[in-house]
Amino acid sequence: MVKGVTSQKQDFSAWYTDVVTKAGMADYGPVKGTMVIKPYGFALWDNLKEALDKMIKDTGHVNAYFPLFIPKSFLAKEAEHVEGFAKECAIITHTRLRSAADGGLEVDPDSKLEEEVIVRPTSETVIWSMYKKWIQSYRDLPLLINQWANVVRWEMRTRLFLRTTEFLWQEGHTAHATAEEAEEETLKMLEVYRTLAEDFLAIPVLTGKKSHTEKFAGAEHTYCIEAMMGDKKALQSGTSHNLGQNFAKAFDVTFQNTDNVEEYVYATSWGVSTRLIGAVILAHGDDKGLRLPPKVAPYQVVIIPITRDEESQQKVSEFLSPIQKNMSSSSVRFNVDASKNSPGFKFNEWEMKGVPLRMEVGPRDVENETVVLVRRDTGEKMFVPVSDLKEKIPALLDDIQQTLFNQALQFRKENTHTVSTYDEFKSIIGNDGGFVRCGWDGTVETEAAIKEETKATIRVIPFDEKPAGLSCVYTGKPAVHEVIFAKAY
RNA sequence: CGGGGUGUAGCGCAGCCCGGUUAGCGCGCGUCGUUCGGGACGACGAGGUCGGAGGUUCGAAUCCUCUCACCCCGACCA
Repeated sequence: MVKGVTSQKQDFSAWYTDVVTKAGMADYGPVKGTMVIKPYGFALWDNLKEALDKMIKDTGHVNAYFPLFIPKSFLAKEAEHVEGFAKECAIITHTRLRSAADGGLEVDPDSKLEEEVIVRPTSETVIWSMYKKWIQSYRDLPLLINQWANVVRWEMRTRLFLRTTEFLWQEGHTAHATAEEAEEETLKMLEVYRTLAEDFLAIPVLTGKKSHTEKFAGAEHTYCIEAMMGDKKALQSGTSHNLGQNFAKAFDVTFQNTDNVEEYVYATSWGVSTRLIGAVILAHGDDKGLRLPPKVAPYQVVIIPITRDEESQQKVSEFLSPIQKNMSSSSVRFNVDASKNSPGFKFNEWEMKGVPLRMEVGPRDVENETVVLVRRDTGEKMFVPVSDLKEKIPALLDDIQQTLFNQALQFRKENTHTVSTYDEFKSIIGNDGGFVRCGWDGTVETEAAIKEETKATIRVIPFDEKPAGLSCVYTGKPAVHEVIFAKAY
């Protein structure tokens, strides 16, 4: 029995909130919809960020930073883009406060801005206003820039990590000489995201294209990685957009090609956010709390000394000293919990926090020159000779990483159903939930009707679709695409 | 923006219907001691403008009016 945490079965959504707060990942901020990422949650983000940043740089991109504030007029330059974001923008209208009669503060009306400023919901517009200045010739291309930043989207309903008013992310913005090159870039970065999700976060993802309805406002088309969470709902975990010449035209960004002809450049943008932390929690967590993949876990091993008195404390600590040195030198991230809490309390606490491997060390272990290792993913308990630790710990961490991935993959397989009739479709979505794979006639109308009737949306048109010979699950017409439907976060 | 709910100690709540000593309980927190291989125990202790503003009353956490905030569920979104 886990104290203070709703079971997944009882209420998955309450479970999520309980775990996020009890594990010390995040807390609510004072302004509605805002969140504080606490040190333990931020450590996970740091590890994720480090891995992704390396991949972004290895694929030829450089980091830069663009301003938080954007002239309001910029947003309107790309027609579709405005539609997408206008409804959720924070706007700066004044720049000063003054003392009010009641002793508080009020907006100083004299400080009203000539042109109002918006807080970026995404940075395409500022970045393209700058790219106009920076790009003249084909020699300036490709321009491959990424930024790590915060963005603000004033959402109605928010949830820790999954949808907050302000969130952290990385947004890449690239400019290319040809449409082919832009498309190649879009797919390349999607592949980076797939690697991040699968190899680091141990979350299997479906890759493919978004339907027109679901694509990014302002993009020609959007690719995505889509994952199944523990409640069988889908979570869009990363997107990569081919923006075509939409922003180049909106911001008049042209270059001279080798034939001395002026052309609009081709653009891409791609991003993943702190939502991925939510994905890790939702994909791997169980009733005991988090289960973190070793590659991004803040601590890979937690050591719990078990002692009776000062003498045993002394002995255990001496016993542990070379073990710790060893782990440090092999770059294992570990933490010794020497707090006054009881061992049982610590076991539960660190299970809640999802540490992949627990090491218990007590007087008996000191006698036997062994330690007790317990896996968070399977609960397996092992008595391991100290001399084996140097090899055993990295091997176990690798195995836990792999096991988490396999479990999630297995779960997705079990809950993905290929259907050919709308009755089957409704029965799956309405009862057990999960991913439904079926034919779609490609029309916005059908997509909308299904959403209206079942709440399920097209999550992705997978790259491995085989629409030939299929008929639309809703209209019975020949299918244009084979798609994945699911209820989504 | 619609529907629902909650504001009383750091957290979770009781008290409110039916106004009346010094506002209570659990957890947590502090000191000391005993404990320590699956959420230990005892003793003592600290901690409150009862979300805010008005009003009714001899007297308001409790009744009335207004207001603010947050959470959950729907429509929109990474």
